[in-house]
Amino acid sequence: MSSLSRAKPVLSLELIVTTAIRMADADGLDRLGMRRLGQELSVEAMSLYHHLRDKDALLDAMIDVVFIEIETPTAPSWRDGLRQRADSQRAALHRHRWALQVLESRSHPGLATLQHHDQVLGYLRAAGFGVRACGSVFSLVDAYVFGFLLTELQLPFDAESAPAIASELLGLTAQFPHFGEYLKEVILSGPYDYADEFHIGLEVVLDAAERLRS
Amino acid sequence: MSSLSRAKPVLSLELIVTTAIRMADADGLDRLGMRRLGQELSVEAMSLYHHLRDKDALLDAMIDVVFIEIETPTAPSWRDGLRQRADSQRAALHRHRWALQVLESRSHPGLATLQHHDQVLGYLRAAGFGVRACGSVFSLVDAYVFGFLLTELQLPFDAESAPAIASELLGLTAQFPHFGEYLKEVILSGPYDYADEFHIGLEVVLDAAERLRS
DNA sequence: TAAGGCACCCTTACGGTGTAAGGGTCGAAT
DNA sequence: ATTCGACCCTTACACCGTAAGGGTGCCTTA
Repeated sequence: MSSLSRAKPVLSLELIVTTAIRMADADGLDRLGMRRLGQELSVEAMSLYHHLRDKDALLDAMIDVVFIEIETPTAPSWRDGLRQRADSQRAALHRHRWALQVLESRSHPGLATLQHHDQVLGYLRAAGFGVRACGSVFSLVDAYVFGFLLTELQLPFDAESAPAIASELLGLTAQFPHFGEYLKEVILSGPYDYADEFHIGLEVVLDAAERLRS
Repeated sequence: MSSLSRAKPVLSLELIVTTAIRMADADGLDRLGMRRLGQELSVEAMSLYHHLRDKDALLDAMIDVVFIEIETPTAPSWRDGLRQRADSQRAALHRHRWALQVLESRSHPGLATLQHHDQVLGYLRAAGFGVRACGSVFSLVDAYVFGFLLTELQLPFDAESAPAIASELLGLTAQFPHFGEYLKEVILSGPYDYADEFHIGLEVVLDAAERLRS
């Protein structure tokens, strides 16, 4: 039909991936389709497949970018370093709410992911953790952070709307007494932010992690 | 076309949900479609919608059943109780590999879920935890368990095949030295089972929980 | 300068998905 | 006897990921 002449390629892997991330951030993961992504890039869907084998490959590339955004620990004290990384990790997963969902169905780590893990391992080794203990600490802290976000991200309320929603649930107090007690005494009495729990848990975990250095 | 006479309803919510769970266990979550589910029940897909508002409602019902399977803690020592629950939780999520994936996109807890949480809260209260501490401990342990399984379930290897796969990765040793060190000294030297990390981390978490009782 | 190959984007089509809309048939209640 | 509601069915729509194959224009090589 129409013949177009192109001096430079319109697409690139990087452009595709960053656009996909922006779309997923804005509209959620299930609104991210190949056609829509193509449309955003003024290109037909199938053209993307010249740069990607699969949609899975796209998702893999997307989480790899997320790992780039997670700060590597640098503080002299390993406690500070791990806390720094955990906060950064949490921030990244807040920016990209789809990431956790993608993470758990993907098992092909990208280069940035491997590099990140390698650097954290090196940091822990330098901080005096044994080889085995490194793995345990890593597994422990990562599990806590990911697990916490699993709950946090799916929570229907933020700090402001929490009391309002909790009030609604009060009707269940008869059926679930301890749940009701918690609602009344913690969430409804004074300011409540579930985010605080993150730091509470993280600190005690780090306290306990000290034991793994032997 | 053909007129069938039915004395009793063929379908029920419970039958649909248990069948869906069986299918998801066997074939994975993405092979669970309404048509296929209907076929398994000798019924057209749309008939299911007489018992379910949505596919989301189905997923909600499915995880609620999973929560029924998670044992409520009973041991006299709260440490034992929490460990017992964590193990049971892990077992359930192993039986139903799709559950974690569903969990993180759903925010409408079912009755069994609420009941389970209420009972655990009551258990912790009885064990001497303050109201606030209950929430922190709950958040902490749940986060750890879920987070650990997030990683564990996506791991491409089990205990036997781990060394074989790790050997392949050894090519990366030059690029990722600490990763390579870990592979060599931990995974390839002697028996390795990532499941062990679960218990190592869990004990640390329970240590941390102890600190929350003040 | 001519020819070949390759990078790049396009078109079409297939088999899947969830579900909105409406239809028919039956047993039970009025 | 009639109405009603529970229950399952049929059809159709707008999506989805992607296999297969096509065409155009630049770059390389002889």
